[in-house]
Amino acid sequence: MLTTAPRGTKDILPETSGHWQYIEETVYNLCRIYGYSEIRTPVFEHTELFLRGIGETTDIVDKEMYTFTDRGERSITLRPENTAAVVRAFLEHKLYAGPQPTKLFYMGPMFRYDRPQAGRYRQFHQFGIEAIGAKGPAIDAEIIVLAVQFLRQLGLTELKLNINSVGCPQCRPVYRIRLQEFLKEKVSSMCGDCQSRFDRNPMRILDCKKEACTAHSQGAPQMVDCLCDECKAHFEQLKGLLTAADVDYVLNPRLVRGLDYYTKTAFEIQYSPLGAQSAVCGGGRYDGLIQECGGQATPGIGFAVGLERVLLALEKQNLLPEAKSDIDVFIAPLGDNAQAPAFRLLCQLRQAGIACDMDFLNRSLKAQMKYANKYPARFVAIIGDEEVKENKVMLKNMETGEQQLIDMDTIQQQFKAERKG
RNA sequence: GUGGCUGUGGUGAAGCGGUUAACACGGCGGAUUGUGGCUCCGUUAUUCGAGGGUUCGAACCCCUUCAGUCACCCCA
Repeated sequence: MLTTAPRGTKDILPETSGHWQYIEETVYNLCRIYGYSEIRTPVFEHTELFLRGIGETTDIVDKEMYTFTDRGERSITLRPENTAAVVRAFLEHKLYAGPQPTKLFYMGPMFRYDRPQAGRYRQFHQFGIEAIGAKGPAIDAEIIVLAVQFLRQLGLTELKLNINSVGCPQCRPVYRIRLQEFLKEKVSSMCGDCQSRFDRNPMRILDCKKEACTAHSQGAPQMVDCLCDECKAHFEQLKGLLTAADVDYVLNPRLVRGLDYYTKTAFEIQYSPLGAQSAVCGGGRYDGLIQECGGQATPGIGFAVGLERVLLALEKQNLLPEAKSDIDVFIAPLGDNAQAPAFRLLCQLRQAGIACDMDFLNRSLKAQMKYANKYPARFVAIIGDEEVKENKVMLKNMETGEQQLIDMDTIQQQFKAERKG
């Protein structure tokens, strides 16, 4: 226990931290191009925020939150997702007073008490976008295009974009009733989950993967066919924009996102080679959320990308950059007399922006050479008694094996010349 | 939260009731602290995820627990 990370968490070790940096750079770059600015909110929030923001009947709130009471008797929850927190910050700092829409992105750890599985962890990382203050379908299209470009830019193929519209408070209740009518007689022969869904959230029945249930829900009325005029127009325009942007999509009437706050547009990007946890990105519109959180009625839309899943996908397609830890010079001091001059040289070179390192274990030259070779170091600067006496350095090119004795004071220039040549 | 499979060194693994836990890779050291990448040599698990039990005796059998993994649920 003492030497084991908690269940569902992972250390990101030097060998893979480069992969994360690569993804993070891609995110920063893309968001800049699209006009989104970074927001960093706390990793924990008041529990009520998530209860209200995500919805009390959702699985996330129901069974997956890391909630605890702090020393001031406050109920605190580690964020299971970040939309609610961004909305909170938007209201708290009156971001609505600035130029609209407010276009934000975030990246960081999220926490859900799930049973770990391939592509699912208790602490995982998301990159997400929130565009607040625009109600038209163009912004929907923008963020979907951004998500697609992000994944494509990393080199992923075999991506499938599913889209749907889940309606609004006008048309959804109407649809809900129609759906219940249709399912009424069939519920009894469906799975237990679906039976309880019937009252709580009948739309989820359409999402059930059990064969029996899928069969029964065949031919059920679909949300897309029951949209009110406004929602319908919105959805049609969105599809047109995606087509204009050359983004392929699949209309998936069964796509229902798990969070209560979604309205109109819902989408998900799948990378099926991942197996069961194949959704790498999920998002949608949340036109009621900001009001729900105490603000003025303000439309919003966003998505979240699961970074671990993206990493798994990149691994599968062999798209991860190789880690480079090479240095320009390795300094090899021999004996006590060489320590100070060697250290001095190390500091000088580093100040000049040259990547270098030295032996800290008092090893034999042979051992130091081996180490430098593995590093790998392009040059080794050997400093023994003779060199110290004459204020020189034996600089060896590890690739060619050539070496020459040069002045300690001119090593910088010498080295830079060697480096170019 | 439910179910299946798994758990031996840094890694990949052999051993499946009987004296010192095979082998390979890696790590470190060495072949007279002045020279690497090849070679050779040495060294690297008082111990088999943890705890308890059965037994004269357990890494091997039983129980519990923890963890990993896959799937369900759900989601990123």
